[in-house]
Amino acid sequence: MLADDASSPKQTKGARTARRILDAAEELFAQQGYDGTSLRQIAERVGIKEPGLYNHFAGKQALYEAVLFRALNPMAQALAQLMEDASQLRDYTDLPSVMTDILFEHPQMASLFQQGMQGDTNSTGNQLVNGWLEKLFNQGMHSMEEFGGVTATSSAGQTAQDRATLAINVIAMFNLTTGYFLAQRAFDSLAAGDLLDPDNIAKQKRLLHKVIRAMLIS
Amino acid sequence: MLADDASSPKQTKGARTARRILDAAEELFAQQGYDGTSLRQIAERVGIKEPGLYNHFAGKQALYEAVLFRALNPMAQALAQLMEDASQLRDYTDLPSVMTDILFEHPQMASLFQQGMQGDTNSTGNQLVNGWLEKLFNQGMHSMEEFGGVTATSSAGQTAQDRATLAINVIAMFNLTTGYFLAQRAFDSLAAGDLLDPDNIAKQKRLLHKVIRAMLIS
DNA sequence: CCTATAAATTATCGACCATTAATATTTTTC
DNA sequence: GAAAAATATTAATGGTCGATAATTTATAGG
Repeated sequence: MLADDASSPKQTKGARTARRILDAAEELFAQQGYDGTSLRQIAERVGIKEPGLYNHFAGKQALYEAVLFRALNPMAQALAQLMEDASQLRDYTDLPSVMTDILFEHPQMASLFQQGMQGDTNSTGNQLVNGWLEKLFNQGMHSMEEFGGVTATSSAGQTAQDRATLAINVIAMFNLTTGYFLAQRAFDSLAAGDLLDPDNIAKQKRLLHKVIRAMLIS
Repeated sequence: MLADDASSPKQTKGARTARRILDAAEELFAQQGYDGTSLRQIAERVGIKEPGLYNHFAGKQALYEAVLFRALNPMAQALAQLMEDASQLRDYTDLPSVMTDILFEHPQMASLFQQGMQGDTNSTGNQLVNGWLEKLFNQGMHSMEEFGGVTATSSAGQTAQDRATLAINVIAMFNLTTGYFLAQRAFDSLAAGDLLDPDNIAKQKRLLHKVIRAMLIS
């Protein structure tokens, strides 16, 4: 009643509770996974009864997909922005740093992305995350063909090798960037500090740059 | 009845079904998570009825912990072996490669380790994985103190910085090594190949070495 | 202000869950 | 081979799950 609930008065009441449902669901799905989270739990956190959720989302699966979609949106936008600006391969060096900034604002999203990547092939989460990785991968392939040498000299076998190497690098950077935020408890146990401390974020970014540089040299 | 069930005739019948339960549970827990896996499912895969599980494990939680313990054992042994042999910091360069070999034999274990690292602090899985990481971390701290310079010249603030940096590096290597095996579907989608192909494993190992080398230079 | 619509609640359903008790069967041991 | 112990089965219990229907309450638009 202070300034908590009546904030952002622009949207209608229904849209506001829908957003609050998404917020609660995002946090709980990230912390406990899909099966470990019940609609009762989400409703309780929002402050409504369980069937009230169905006025805003068709069901549990639809809610989960909505959460994933909203969470992945800033990532997709950041990649699209970078692809628009970047003209050469080197410009993609900043992507993990940008991703880290985004994940810093919503650390729990990292868990959702990992869940998506590990989900089965026909699940929405897997398709969303794989689609994002594919965009990045294809851009990398394109840059390599342009920059890396004359395509005519490359045999088909060489191309397959390049594809595999690039895929391994892309996956490694994805795991390195998202995995950092999944290790909060481990980091606290090891270094007795906070992973989200700006000093540590800066250290992680330096590491990401070092790894990218190591990747770019053959 | 062919040569499938009667294999490894040394152990008693009870011990053999217990092992088969562990095998089935490991695979299902890794693929679907703890909450996403039911005891019915495990029992069905083993070929017994659900209550039969209770003759071998006290309950679902106990079974999960037994799976984790058995899976983490080869990792712990590998680390202990390496700590025994290695005399200097450089010798730990091979650890990710050894871990990769172990995970190659049981790729689904990677998922269990990630689940453990992300679990809440008082869960058995989190304690097991954190304990393993702590051993590695402490060895790293010890090596740094021995090798990295005179301890008297290092201020307390410098030590805290070193701790944080080492923790970030250890976590990064863990994520890089285990995360590779969690990306099977993504890799297939990107490179249209098999992550477990020896060529790709070799590529991943080369990447791990490159990253370690990048870490060791300040 | 009044009405049409949106949103939230109560009550309830069938399905599946982990676990237990009682019983039957198999396996080990002497 | 018989007794003892281990292992498996059938049956049932209480609890939680996601989802639906019917109803009441709150909101928005004219």
